[in-house]
Amino acid sequence: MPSVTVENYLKQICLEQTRRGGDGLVPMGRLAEAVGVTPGTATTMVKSLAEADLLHYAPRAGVELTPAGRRLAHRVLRRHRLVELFLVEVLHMDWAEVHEEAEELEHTISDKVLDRIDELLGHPTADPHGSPIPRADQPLVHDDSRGLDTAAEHQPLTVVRIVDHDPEFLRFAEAHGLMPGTTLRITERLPHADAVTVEPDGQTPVTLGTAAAARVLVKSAS
Amino acid sequence: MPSVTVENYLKQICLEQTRRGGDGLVPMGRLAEAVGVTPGTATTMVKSLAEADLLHYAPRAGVELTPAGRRLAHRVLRRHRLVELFLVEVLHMDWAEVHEEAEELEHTISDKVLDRIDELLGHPTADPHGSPIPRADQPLVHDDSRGLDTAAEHQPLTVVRIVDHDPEFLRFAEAHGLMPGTTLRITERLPHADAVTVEPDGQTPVTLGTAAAARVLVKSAS
DNA sequence: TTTTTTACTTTGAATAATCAAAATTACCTG
DNA sequence: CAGGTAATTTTGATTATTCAAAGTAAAAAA
Repeated sequence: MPSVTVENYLKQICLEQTRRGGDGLVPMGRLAEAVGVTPGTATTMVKSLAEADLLHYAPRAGVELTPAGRRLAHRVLRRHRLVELFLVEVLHMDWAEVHEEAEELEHTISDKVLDRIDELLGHPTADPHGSPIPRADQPLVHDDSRGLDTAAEHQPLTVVRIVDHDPEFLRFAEAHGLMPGTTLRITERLPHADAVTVEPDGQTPVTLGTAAAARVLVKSAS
Repeated sequence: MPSVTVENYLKQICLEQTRRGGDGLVPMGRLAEAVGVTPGTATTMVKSLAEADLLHYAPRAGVELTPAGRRLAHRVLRRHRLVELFLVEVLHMDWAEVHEEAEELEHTISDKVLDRIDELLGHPTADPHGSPIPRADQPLVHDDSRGLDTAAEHQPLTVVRIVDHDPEFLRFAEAHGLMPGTTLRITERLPHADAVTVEPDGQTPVTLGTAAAARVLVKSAS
């Protein structure tokens, strides 16, 4: 079985790869930062992962997962997200802090325990922040969501996902009703101010900077 | 925070120490076997734990925990046992297999999650096998239980604990009603055959060898 | 008491993961 | 294209944990 370290490298590459639309290599700098090691360490590790055929390594260009690597990464992501949901739904923990907890547990939960959790939760398809839960055999469909920074104005939109794990941000989002499932409208876009104002159903309007807005994914409310 | 390895050494010393009645040193051989390393490795590790003041090391005699070491060991044991109970009670997992699961989770469950579990279970005092769950501040009272190998005959006895984690044995015990809470009587003791026969309430009598009998702790049913 | 056995410790070496700092390469900029 | 900057790789070392095998001490047997 892969070590915790290996699982973390693969997970971060997978996350980074989807973050940049699935195509192209993940540069070493990004990876090193995501994993929290110095660039030199990442290089060393990546070479041994390439050796094990878990990723392709193009020196000075970057890395991308092989099918085997992606399979492992998805397993980790699945554990992480199921655990998150479990902590919220069953142990009633705070939306904003379950990410950190899951960071540890994702490496030690056995398949048996995970299956129980999956069953108990009714085979959910998304975690508390709206991130999809990969299933054993991989689909992982790309949805048609976009960030609040680029979504259409004045139309009813549904929040599908928050792509940020900072507890501060999550608490802020929660306080303003910006959680998966919320319906809202963009009332104003201020390009020069680098901001958008949104009005969640039954809530006071909020204005977000583009960077924050991009982390709130929405789709048109159907 | 102590590493998983350190936690395991401390846990095993603590278990071994109570197993031998709380007094005297745990010999290195026992420890090495319990932790699953070669004797040389245990010696090295123990020296560094002594350095950190987690145990006292008497070369060629053995080790015993310092108060600091015992505190850490109890924390691990608490996590282990609460997790076991949680797996049985909430996730409805098999009595016989939760030990192995808890062996991993005991090192990664945070205090926050543990507190939720503790609350959800109503601050339990024993795990599914009857082992006491240490509380933050340490008591851990010695009960007056004894093994079936030495308990009084023909009197109503209550099973308080099974001191064995082998799934095979646990399944056997379960099949014969030998679980914490069961009332039974010793109907016959056969010293020469190295065996005892017990009759659990409403079950067929079973005969156990002394070694197995010693792992079933009972107290007189009050 | 001498010998033998058993338990334990030491030694030398390996693996996984890491870092700091030096060396290299690729990319821009003028 | 020359020069500089930023990203990346190399190198040399460190820490934690482990093992196998050789050495040593203490306990048991003779």
